[in-house]
Amino acid sequence: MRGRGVCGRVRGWWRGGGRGRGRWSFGWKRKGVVHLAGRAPSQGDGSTGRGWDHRFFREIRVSSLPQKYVPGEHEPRIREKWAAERAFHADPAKVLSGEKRPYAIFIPPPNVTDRLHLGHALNNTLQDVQARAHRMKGFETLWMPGTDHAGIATQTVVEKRVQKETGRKRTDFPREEFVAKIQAFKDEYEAIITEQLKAMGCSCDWERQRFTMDPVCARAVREAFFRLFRDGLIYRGKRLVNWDPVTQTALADDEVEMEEVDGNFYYLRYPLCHGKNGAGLKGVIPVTWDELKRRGYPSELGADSHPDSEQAWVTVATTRPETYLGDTAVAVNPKDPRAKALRGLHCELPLVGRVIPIIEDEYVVLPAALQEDPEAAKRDPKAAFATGFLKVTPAHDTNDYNLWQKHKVEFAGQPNAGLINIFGTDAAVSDKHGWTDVGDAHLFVGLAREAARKKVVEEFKARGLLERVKPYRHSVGHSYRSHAAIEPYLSDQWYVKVTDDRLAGAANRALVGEQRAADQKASRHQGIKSSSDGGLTFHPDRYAKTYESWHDNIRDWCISRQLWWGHRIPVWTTSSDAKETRLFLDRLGLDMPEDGQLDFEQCDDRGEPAIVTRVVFAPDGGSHSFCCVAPDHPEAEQEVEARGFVRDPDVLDTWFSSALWPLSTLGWPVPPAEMKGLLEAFNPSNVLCTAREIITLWVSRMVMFNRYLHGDGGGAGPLPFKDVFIHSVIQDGEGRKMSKSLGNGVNPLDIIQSHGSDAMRFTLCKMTTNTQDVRLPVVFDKEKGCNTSPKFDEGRNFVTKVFNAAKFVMMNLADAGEQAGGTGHGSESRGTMTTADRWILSRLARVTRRVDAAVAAYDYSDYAEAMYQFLWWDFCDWYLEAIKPSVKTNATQRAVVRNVLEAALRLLHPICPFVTEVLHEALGAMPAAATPGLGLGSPASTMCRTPWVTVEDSLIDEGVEREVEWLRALTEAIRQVRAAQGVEPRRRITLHTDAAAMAKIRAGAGLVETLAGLAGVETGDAVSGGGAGSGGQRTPFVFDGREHALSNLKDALDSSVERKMLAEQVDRLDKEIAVLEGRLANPGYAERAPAKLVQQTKDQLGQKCAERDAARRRLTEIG
RNA sequence: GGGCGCGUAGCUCAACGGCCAGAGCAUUCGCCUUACACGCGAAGGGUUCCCGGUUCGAAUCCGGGCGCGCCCA
Repeated sequence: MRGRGVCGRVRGWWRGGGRGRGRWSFGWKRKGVVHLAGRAPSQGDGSTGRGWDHRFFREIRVSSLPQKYVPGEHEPRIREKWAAERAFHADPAKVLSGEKRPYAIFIPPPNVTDRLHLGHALNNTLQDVQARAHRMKGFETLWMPGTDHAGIATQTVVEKRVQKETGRKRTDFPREEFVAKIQAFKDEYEAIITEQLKAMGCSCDWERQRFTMDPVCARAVREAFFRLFRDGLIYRGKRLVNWDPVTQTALADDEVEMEEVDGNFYYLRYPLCHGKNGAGLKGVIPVTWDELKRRGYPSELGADSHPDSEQAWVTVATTRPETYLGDTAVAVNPKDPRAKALRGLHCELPLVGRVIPIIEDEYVVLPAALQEDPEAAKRDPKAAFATGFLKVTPAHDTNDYNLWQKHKVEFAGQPNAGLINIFGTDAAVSDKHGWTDVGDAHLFVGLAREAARKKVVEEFKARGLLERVKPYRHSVGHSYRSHAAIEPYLSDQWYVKVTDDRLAGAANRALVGEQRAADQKASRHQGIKSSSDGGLTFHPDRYAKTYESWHDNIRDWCISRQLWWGHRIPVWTTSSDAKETRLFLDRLGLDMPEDGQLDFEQCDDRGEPAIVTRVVFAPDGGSHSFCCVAPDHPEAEQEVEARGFVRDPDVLDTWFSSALWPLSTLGWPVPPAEMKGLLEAFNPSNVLCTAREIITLWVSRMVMFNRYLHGDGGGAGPLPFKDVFIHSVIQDGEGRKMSKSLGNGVNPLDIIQSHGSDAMRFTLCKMTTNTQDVRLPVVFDKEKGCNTSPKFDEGRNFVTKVFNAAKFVMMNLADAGEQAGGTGHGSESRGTMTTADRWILSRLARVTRRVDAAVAAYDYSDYAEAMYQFLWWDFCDWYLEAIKPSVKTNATQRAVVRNVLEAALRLLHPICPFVTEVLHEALGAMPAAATPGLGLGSPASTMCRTPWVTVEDSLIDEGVEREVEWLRALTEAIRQVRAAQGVEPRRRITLHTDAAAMAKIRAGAGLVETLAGLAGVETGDAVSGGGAGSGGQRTPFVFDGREHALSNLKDALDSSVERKMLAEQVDRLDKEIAVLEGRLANPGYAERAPAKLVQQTKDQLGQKCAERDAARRRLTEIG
């Protein structure tokens, strides 16, 4: 309690409270009494306990370090210091001149939609660890920061906000005005995010911070689009897209989430008729069951059970009856026994009155009863529900669309050649988007999907055409943004032809050879070759498989989004009818090209391509023209507009600009003055650090774009990064994702406030093993009103421990006058060092090696663990305790302890930058002579730019490690006796041992004496030696196969305790001996196991037998 | 349906073919020990999910279950 009155009452708070029990106590426990804070002993009231004044004043005198490390008191100042020194600014000139090797990381730009969560904290901590470690290792390090505009996500958030605040919708504003609102929102969140990253200690090059819609990024987007368009890798196509009817935009495949939904299979009857595509119901002749029978329809399949003269039907099964309005065929499997009888017949669509053909395709699933193995088929849910007839709605189902493409001829004559779109953009039934033959179905027009479904079912039921309804649970795509069910929707969209070998193929070839799958037949795309020409490496390597199979099965990437927030597509469009098109071709003296399109390129004054125009000819003789204008050509834009072209209103998928991140942030393609040299120096970067769901969304696309656009390009260009590190996803204690809706998220700023940034970072690193998920038990802190986790206590305790240890070291240095400046003490060779000194240097060398390996392998957990074990166990528990008696008088030792501390702090800095920086300031004022073999370089004014630790092999001393291991074991054995006998902690006792052990203990230079609380060590007859002579009654114990004894433990000894201890020891050893004997008795073991191992087992057996026998002997002696 | 991960002490995780399966937290006992009670010392706590196989030897490798989670279709 020393110093409490002065240094603040925080000391002792949170003690005795119920961490995790939801109860907090504002006091501290002292001898069972809880003092309330308000009535705590204050300075000068004389009740603060013995001894406090002495130590407190000494600390104030010798050290500027505070009593206790309170992170919040240091972190802001340290951050300011880093900023003032531009400590994280990377200079490409140093790389280009060859002075330094580059190390670069591009931040996965956080979305400006929201503040950062714990997943971000993890992601960025891991990047910072690498950045800081490499900076210290002498690399010119660039960690490029920035944020992402996150098109649909941000627009949606702002739309909701505006709706809530003003009640107005986006479309109530002019586009520019609404975009300005989003821009303001972005500014707000970008600032918050930046502040959060800085609070975490992220060593980004803040002067180079980017946003994906910055002019320099926009320029890159324009350039990339232009090149890809010119090269034919961007095209416009009418396709089924994933349509989100709520946000009213197309989504990429990976923005669609599959969710299980309870639905139904509806069985609808379509009457059969003789007819003609598109002819309507006029003059149509119904097909009767009688006629069907005559055509060979199997009677057992229904033809017999209906009146001969009644109109026959087929039954289709569907989960989406409302789409029947857009049906343009019914499909049947040619193997179906009914198919032949139906060949050439048509169906009538009830109410609509459309006459549609029956087509045959093996894609159609046969009902279970008709399959070769009906029992097996029943287990296939699709077969179990199938009727054998499939309604074909090409404009509203991807599979149906594929059937339509395959059977196009058979759809001829249908309205719009069989592609009938029955929905508006809001997914309500509409006759304005490509549906013309509405007929009596107008009663559905205007109904939303769900209402239309109900109504269709009612109407079919009313007409006796609804056969049955069966409940069915199936997965349905939902928008990852609005969570509305996705509507497959036919529309004109822009695509990147990523299926091209120069993109997807190049991405796969980028993988290092050993991460390519051996079996290359998986690729659907012929162009993808098996060779490997890059050095892309995934960590852990299993993720290479995800990456590779994504490209093997990739589909063209839909990049247009019907949004206002984003990079507007740089294409201007116009349409011409058949006559104008003919005129146009005549003027050029050209015929209609066979592939249906023509490209023109116009150059600017310098001969650079400025406009690429693509004319696409339609089947009706008309044409659409698309002008893509190169960046920096406003005059060209004006020109095409003057010619009547209109700019595409859509914007690009956010990932299009993200895919350019490693290029755009470095100024590609033409860097402005302040970005000169960046691209050459830092692309390729070293590692991309991200979560696994980003592999397809982002990693893949960056690789494709970098390889296509950068360097020689064409798919053989450089990689954007060499390594991809995929880290775990943080879940809550129950294994659930952290989410807003569950309320189980943890805000990193709350943790920084309560535990400090270093503590958070340490805990996060410690958790980062190579599994794919990590669990973090989350508890709600009522007091602070936020979520937290007891896991962070571990980090906080560790940081405090490090601080205290350093403070202790510096106290000793200061006491010895080291503060006055390097005295040159300690330059002696290792021969003059104590066992403890040589031991800690050996341990330091090992931990340095281990840390270096862990950093290189992205093994953050082992890095943190290594530092924890070294600093807490080796350095604090053993080394500092051991040197307490000698350090004040031993200058060599003071140099060792100082340099070991300095080295350990440097090794720890990448994980815990703040506390190490604070200690660096203090320790820097207390230099010491170098320790041979330990390379510390010359410290900089900041720890973050101070050189990394190097160690020579000569520091590793296995002999001294074995020696200390023995001394530790002896110490622990003595402590066990002390604890079992209940010896007063401060009571000094006497050890009786033999000469051999005595020599070892002597060599330990007081280590055992200090740590086991010994007053002295005596040789002679250990056990039976004089009862009352030296130190009173003796308590023997068995250690290292020999008997030792302790005396002066207590005034009155309890021999039953000794008996119990010995009996337990004999029991334990008996078991262990049995195991070892069993192992040796196994003939196979002696024969096949390595000889070294067998010998080791024999040695162990011998030692354990000796120990057991000694224990037994003693047991019989004491009776 | 395909792919991937996980299952070890009450909780969170190590150990990846060879010491008595370890650590942190939690628990119990003793301690305000001249850096640290966010601490120190000691202790208890395990059918390594189940079944089989390979091996001198399996938490670890293989096969089959059971359970949980993620990604892709």
